[in-house]
Amino acid sequence: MEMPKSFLSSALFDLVSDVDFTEMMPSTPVPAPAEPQSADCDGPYQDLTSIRELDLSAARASDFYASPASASGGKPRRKRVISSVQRQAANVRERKRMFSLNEAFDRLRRKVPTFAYEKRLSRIETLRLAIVYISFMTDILEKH
DNA sequence: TAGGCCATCTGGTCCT
DNA sequence: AGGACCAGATGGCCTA
Repeated sequence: MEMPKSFLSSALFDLVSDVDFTEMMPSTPVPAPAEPQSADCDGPYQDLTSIRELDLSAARASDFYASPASASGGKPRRKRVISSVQRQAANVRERKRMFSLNEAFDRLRRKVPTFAYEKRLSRIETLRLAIVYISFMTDILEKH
């Protein structure tokens, strides 16, 4: 996405005046986003394909049982107890979900204006800057 | 070393 | 029943 040069002039500074850039602009150049470190398992995202290999057939209905009652209401509520295989599968799904969430954050990062030397925006910074950016663009559209 | 950020795991709840 | 979503906990890495 190409940003109009004029936008990158003073208007940008007006735009983000309520954004604390002192937080967002370190004095040093930024290394590439750090590779996720290996966790005690297989490491981030590394295992996303392995969900296919998970032997989900090992999970059976007998892995579940009914709990006596829920804490609220007294109405008996099923407590789901899952097998380790199902837990593993749920973990993989959660990893995939977070991966797609982060992909969306990356796409959003590329859409909001930043300086080339600027450190990679965190997720919260990305959201806040996107809000400011959208507000700014909306203002422009409404005035013309 | 403290604080921020992030990945991952986990259990609870919602939804199909 | 089971997947999606969510929030809390935990631990590792990085920077000031």
